[in-house]
Parts: sequence; C-alpha cells; structure tokens
Amino acid sequence: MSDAALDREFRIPPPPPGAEVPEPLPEPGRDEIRLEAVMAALSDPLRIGVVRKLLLESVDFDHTCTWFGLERPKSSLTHHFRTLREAGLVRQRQYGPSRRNQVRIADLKARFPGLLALIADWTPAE
Amino acid sequence: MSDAALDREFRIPPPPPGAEVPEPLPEPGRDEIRLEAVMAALSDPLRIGVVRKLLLESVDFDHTCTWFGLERPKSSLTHHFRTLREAGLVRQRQYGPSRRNQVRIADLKARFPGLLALIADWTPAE
DNA sequence: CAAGTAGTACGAGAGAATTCGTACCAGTGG
DNA sequence: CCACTGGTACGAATTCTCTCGTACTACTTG
Repeated sequence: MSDAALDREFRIPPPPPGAEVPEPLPEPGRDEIRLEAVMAALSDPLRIGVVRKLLLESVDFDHTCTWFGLERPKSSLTHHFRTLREAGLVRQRQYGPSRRNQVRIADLKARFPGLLALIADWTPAE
Repeated sequence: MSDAALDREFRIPPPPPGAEVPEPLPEPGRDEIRLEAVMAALSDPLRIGVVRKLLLESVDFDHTCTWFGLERPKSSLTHHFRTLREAGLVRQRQYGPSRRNQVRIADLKARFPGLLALIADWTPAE
C-alpha cells in the first residue's frame, strides 16, 4: 500500500477541539531519527505488529498500551513501547494515568518515504 | 607485492561468460524472505553500508568481501555477510577461492517495494 | 610442491536485548 | 480514605549478537 493510500484511508483525526493535549514524552527530533535504529526497533515481531496495528486501526486519536491486547506482562510492554518511542516510530503522551501512542506518520513519511507502506503490508509469520 | 598480486588487486574480473555462473549459496526463496529478518540485518551500520555500497557501486558485477575495504577481521566479515545472505538481502556465489556478493534486487523490489530506495539513501552517522 | 589468497568453522568473551517478577506511583471513582 | 486502573523503575536471568583469535580448507600462482 502506498503512502498516499495510507493518507486517504487511515489518517489519524486531529485531537478533539478544546481537548488538552499533553506534551510528548522525550523523543528524537525528525532529523535525529536513524534508519538503523528504526530497523532495529522493527526487527521484533511484537513491535512491528504494534506499529502496523496503529497504522491500520487507529480510528481514534491514539491508544493505550493495553488496547493492543498483547498477552505480555506490563513491564515487557513498557520496554517495547519505550523502544519504539526512542527509535522515533511512535509518539507517547501522558493522559492522566495512561500513556497513549500514535505513529509519527508525518515525520516518518518525510524522512523515510515508503517505510510506512512496508510496515502496513507486513503480516506475522504463520 | 608481486606483479601478479598487483594484477589481482586492481583487476575487476569480468562477469563469467554464460554457463560458468556457480549456483548461489543456500538462501531463502523470494517468498520466504521475512521483513523482520531484513530489518534485523539492516540494523547494523556495517551491514546496511555494505548493501548500500553494493547498490550504488556495483550494478553490473558482484564483489568479494574484501572489495569493500572494511577493516575488520575476516571472521567478522564472514559473520556479517552470512547474516545478509540468510536474511535474503544478498546472494553469494563461490568463484574459485573467493565468494562474491550481489544484492537480490529483483526479489527485494518485488517483495518490499521502496526498501532499496531507503537503503540507497542511508548515510552513516557522523 | 610451496607460498599466497580468500575464505570457513569453532569457540570464547563482552555487551546488548528480551523477558518478567516485584515493588511502586499517579489518577479516578466509589 | 480505599481500591482499582494503567502504567513506571529496577534488577535478575536468559538469550542473542557482535567481535575476534585461532586453526583450517580450497584454489591459484610461481
């Protein structure tokens, strides 16, 4: 699937008007994102599956870690989502007690055109 | 260095005419290449640099491991080139005593469109 | 045959990732 | 206040990866 198709079909709506959007947690700037780090983050099936699910099913603004239905201990999920954030793939914001995730679509499209399409087309091994 | 050694050093052997091309070493078939494995292989700067150099500077022929000018022990290079081959990124053929490498351009274009462009655009960290 | 070349395989040490238990903390809703 | 939810931080065990030395093999050249 092309980046343009992703734009048309799976665009993440803006936050609701008047809602307070917390600042993102620390993350690399757009120009600091390294392809090696992105590749390393995506080399784990759980993590590339998370990014893909966010791309394809993010009908709402963003999602908590538990929304993904991953059957892992919470401390493991913390590790994987931090890995994705530090690589520059997802942005995390703290909404009260929960932490919500979204793919950095604009940054990734600008920096690595075609990458999101590869992720969206990924399927887990049988 | 002997004259013969000088000859070998600077001669790029022509592509073997016709049927003299050895069979590739064991590698995953086109449809067996996994994106996770490709990402893992490319997450090492040395390896993504090798693939990039092959893409940009050796469209016609394939090249030995030492052609890359990497200042690592031979056993380290064996490890990295095997990783690339087992991930499905490069094809290796045995020409006499030396082993030559090519990017699997057709397979990767078909399976992961856009990936090769990402690799070609990569630059090492400063 | 002997020397040189281009690799391999094995194995060990160091370091990084992964997994996960445990303890803990911040909001939210009785 | 108390329990619950949705996380974090730390640390340990395990596993994986990277690096590299050593010894070895295969082929080519003189």
